[in-house]
Amino acid sequence: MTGKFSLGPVDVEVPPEEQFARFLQGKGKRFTPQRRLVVEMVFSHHDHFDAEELLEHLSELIAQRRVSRPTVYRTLSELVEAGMLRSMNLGGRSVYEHAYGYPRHDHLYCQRCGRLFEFHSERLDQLREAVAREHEFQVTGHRLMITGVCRHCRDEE
Amino acid sequence: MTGKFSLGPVDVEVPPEEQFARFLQGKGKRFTPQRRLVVEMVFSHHDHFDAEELLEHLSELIAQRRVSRPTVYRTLSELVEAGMLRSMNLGGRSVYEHAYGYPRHDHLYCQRCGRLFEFHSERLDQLREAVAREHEFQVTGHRLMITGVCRHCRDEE
DNA sequence: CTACTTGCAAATCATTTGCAGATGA
DNA sequence: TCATCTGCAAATGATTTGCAAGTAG
Repeated sequence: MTGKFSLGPVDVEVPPEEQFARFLQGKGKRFTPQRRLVVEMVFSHHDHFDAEELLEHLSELIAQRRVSRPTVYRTLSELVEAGMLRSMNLGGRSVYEHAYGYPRHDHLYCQRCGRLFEFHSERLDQLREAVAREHEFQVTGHRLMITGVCRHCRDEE
Repeated sequence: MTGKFSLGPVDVEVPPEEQFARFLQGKGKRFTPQRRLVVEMVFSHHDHFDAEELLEHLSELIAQRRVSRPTVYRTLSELVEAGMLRSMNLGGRSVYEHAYGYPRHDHLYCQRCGRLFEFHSERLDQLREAVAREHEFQVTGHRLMITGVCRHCRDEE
């Protein structure tokens, strides 16, 4: 729990638990201890996380029998639905990252070590719009993944 | 089989079967009737194809017991390895497209009808290089998918 | 001959679902 | 009260693998 919260009228950041609770309420759903656990776990580290990290943490929870695997999956879907997580697909498994309180970004994927690096590009937004206009497409989002080898891995050779 | 082949010294296009046969040979593998069937099927329509199309065709082959499912999967992997197909992941299943004799492109994905549309952008190539340089990343490829609703689907409302 | 292949059936692996009992508003 | 949840075990669905029998060079 490292979130920064201010009480000013402008920069109030709603903590994830609260945000999620509201979302659930709006759907007539409950904010149960299990869902709370998953949200806390997921938003306890502020870096973006990949499948391995996530599953590691989650399996701890599962091992402790504090939440079951199906509930974890269900809650992750709800978090995506709530717009608090974004999911992508890497090698057949789902990878999640915070979509909440984080700037939009895309990824560099190192095929050697599997690490993900973030970047943001204004030009990409422009490009996206240009392409959409040309194809009369109503854009809702995009996903760009640049694959290659990171500096770290190249140094190791 | 609609490929255009010329005998001129410059513009000779090697047919897919031949291309694949060479690749296999170089690996000490055989160009079997089953592999030939899959290649012919896969390269018989020149548009790019999505999972549904592909599986439809393949299931015919499988139903006729001309090739088994495992062999289809194995051959598709080999075609990717040979650089003749490119694969991406859409909703948990693999989607293939020609990487052979086709210009590089990216996709617009209509989340309503599931159709894929191609586009190419020079600016994206430049952007890719710029990002890579900045992160000292050695690029091997990228994948951009713009999601939204196509004109066709919007018209239908 | 001998290594490479195939098809079958069974195994994986991530994810989902049916359902009976538990629980929060 | 009572609809919403949870966990379990089993189902799914795509893809992979072990293995014995078939086949190309």
